Amino acid sequence: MKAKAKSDETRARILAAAMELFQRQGFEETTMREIAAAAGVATGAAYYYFDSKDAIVLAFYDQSQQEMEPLLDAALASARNLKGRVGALLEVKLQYFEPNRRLLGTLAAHADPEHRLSPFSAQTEEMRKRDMQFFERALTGSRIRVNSELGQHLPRILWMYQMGVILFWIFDRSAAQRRTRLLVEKSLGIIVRLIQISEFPLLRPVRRMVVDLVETVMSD
Amino acid sequence: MKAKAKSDETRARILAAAMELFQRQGFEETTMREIAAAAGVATGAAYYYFDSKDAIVLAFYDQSQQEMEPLLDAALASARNLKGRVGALLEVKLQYFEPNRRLLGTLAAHADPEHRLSPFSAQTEEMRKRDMQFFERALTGSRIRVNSELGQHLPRILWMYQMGVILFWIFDRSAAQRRTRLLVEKSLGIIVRLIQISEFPLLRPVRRMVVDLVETVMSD
DNA sequence: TCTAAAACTTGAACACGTTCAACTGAACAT
DNA sequence: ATGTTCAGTTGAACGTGTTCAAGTTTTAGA
Repeated sequence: MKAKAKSDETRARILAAAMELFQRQGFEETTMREIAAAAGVATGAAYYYFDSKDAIVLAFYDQSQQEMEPLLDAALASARNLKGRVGALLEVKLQYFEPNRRLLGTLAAHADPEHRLSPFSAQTEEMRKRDMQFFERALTGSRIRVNSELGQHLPRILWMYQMGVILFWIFDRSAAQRRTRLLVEKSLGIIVRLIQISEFPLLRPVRRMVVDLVETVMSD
Repeated sequence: MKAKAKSDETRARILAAAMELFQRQGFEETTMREIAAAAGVATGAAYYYFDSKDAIVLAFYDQSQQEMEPLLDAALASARNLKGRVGALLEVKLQYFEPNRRLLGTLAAHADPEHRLSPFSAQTEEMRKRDMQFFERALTGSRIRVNSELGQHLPRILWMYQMGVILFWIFDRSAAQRRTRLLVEKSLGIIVRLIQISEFPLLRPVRRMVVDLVETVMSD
């Protein structure tokens, strides 16, 4: 038991040292040798605990997801309508990641699902599933009812929307990322409105086309 | 004039050597030393002509855009309805980039507009503008008329849509990228339909929200 | 307590992208 | 012809992420 704890502690120390250096001087400007030295271990040790420099960022992301779960629970409890619920989820994430906003860009660079560090890869599937459940709860706990086949796809669609917002935010260079806040405010309104009117008879053809599209794209 | 021509020829030789190696053994697996050797110059020479390894890919992309222009002209001449016109533009691009599909992933890795190699950076603005004009022509040459304020934003929206399709295609691992073809077929139908019905009174509020959103996001 | 295996640690070594001071030779003015 | 300039060229050297053979420490079974 001693060893496990010590190993965990070393790993945590390396991760913490890396995050502080990344935050202070940026990802590219920080070397693995610096990280190891700051953590008080040899260069090779960092590679014993992390597959690569990028993998450290993924570990941070993973840790963040766990730490955010109670905050996301609270966010869902704070509002009843869909716009408020999804908006609260997004606000938690943006606030949590704020100190490391630039750092997430290194993850965004891996859109390739083949890449281990991609948010779309098989390795990150577990995280993805858990994350989508919050959007499922955002929907089921709201007053909106979607009876058509569109309903079952909405959690995934909202999750994808979230990924787009975060990507926009990472590269948003406006002061305090105000543009992202505007984007969220306005786009959420559109999405909720679209979901509401999606059951109108007039939009039935479009709705079916969208469902068809989503099912095609998601199929393996 | 002799000197200029010789310089151009050397640059072209390095670019060609790089592209052949990238195609045969992949981007990561090809070293700058190999490229220089294949082009019959010293390693440093490659850096005299190209700022970096990534910059070679951008040069290829730039060259591609120029070579594709007549093909895109022909594509616009091949159809009258919007779906056919935009679909033809996309088909030209996908076919042209087919041999180097994986390579484009290295460009997609730079979503950061701050990065010189990003398709959204200031350095690539000229290319972007020229490209958007094809979508403007796709619209004006079609039978669709959009009278609302939405009209002026449609070329940019279609261009962004194109970027999304190409990104999807780059990482599409289905055989012969069939899923991308399905995505295009189905999503184009949705887009055209949405544009058509966007002038309906019922959708006026949503239309205004979308325009407002686009204007907010595009503002500097 | 002893010992073999497993877990962990080390820092030199490797291959890579990139830089740079030094060199070459063609073009041109005098 | 000679000198001057400068675009073009060179390959060694630098700093980086990463690997690895060799060590050290810890665990666990006898």
